[in-house]
Amino acid sequence: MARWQPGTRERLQATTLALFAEQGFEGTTVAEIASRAGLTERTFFRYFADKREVLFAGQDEFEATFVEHVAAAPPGTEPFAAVTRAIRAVATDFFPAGRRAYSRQRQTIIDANPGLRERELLKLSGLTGAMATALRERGTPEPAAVLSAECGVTIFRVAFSRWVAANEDGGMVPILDDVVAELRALAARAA
Amino acid sequence: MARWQPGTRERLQATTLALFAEQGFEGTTVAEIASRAGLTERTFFRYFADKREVLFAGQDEFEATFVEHVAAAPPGTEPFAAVTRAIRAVATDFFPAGRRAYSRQRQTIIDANPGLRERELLKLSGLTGAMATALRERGTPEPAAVLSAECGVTIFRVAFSRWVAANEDGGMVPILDDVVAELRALAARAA
DNA sequence: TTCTCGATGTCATCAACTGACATCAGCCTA
DNA sequence: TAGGCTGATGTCAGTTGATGACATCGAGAA
Repeated sequence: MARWQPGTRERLQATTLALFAEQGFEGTTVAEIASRAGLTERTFFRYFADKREVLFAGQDEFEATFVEHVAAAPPGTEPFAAVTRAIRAVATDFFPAGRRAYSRQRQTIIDANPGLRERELLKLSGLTGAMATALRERGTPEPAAVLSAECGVTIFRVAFSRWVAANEDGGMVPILDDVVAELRALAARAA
Repeated sequence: MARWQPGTRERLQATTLALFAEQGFEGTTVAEIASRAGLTERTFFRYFADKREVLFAGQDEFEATFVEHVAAAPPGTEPFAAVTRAIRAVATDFFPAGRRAYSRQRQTIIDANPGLRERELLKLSGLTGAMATALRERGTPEPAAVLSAECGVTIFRVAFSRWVAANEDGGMVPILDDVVAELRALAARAA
């Protein structure tokens, strides 16, 4: 018989999400999470660098997907276009209609706590950096690389928040396309 | 004779900046700051909500200036134009050539620590929200308001970081104008 | 059988905060 | 001018997040 239950990480994640949803982020102690998962506080911190990080596990994969799509854009693709294509692809893979309920629950938790919003912003900032690097590697000069990446992440964020808040069920892609069009119109119209 | 030395807040700020510069953010304890300022840890926390916040005091004034300038744009001004004008004004008021050394020191401290970067991003996110609200109040619909505000803050951030890193001394405005032009070109060129 | 390894537990410690209450110079008022 | 009030600060005790050092002990290798 195995000495420990398998799936420690997943158990910790599930417990954390449930408790945060029940009691809020600040109302939940790490000791509580660990004990409900049948583990120790110390073990929690072996799997997650801090209490916030649990909600952002899997971010690497997410970021890597973005980067791959940017890198895979046909040579000669305009940087901004490469970025929007990557976002579209990620939106399709990671945010189909069926995932909306989960995304909404998670986002509700994050939005309720400044500390979690901070962490979310830091992650998105990391994403920006990674995409900018990917663009630079395919020859985009500065400041075009950073600007394209930043605008891309902005578009993603705005579209995501509208998708999560929307009433009708559907994928994120149509909303995304709207937001891209709107941004381009805005920049074009500016005096 | 006064019971306490005046200028407590300022003393704490100065001490904090100095210690962070000397020893880094993590290498400095609040107890250390307080004691060097001739005060108690408890008093520190009466002035600043947490250890990071010291570096971001004055953010309200900064944000208010942005908002005022957006609100003061002539009626009919395009949202993106209103935002870029506001940034230009703030750049002139808050970031003249003479302020560069200070800005650089502060930014070096922030960039060296993820926790401080988080806080910075949260503040900028607050700024975005405030500008979006100001735009909405002058009739800009969604998602144009949010997008203009987001792009505005992006432009500001990119320009700021280039200004801080630049070799020649000068104000932030010329760099800013470059970045705006580049962003518009990017959006226009996208397929 | 014995050894080693890796996941977990135990324990001690620190630093960031927070609430409750004490102190006391200077001002206000009778 | 006595006496009380106020507001900035100190004191103290406690909680929680986070980290290092070391112990434990099944499982699988040698």
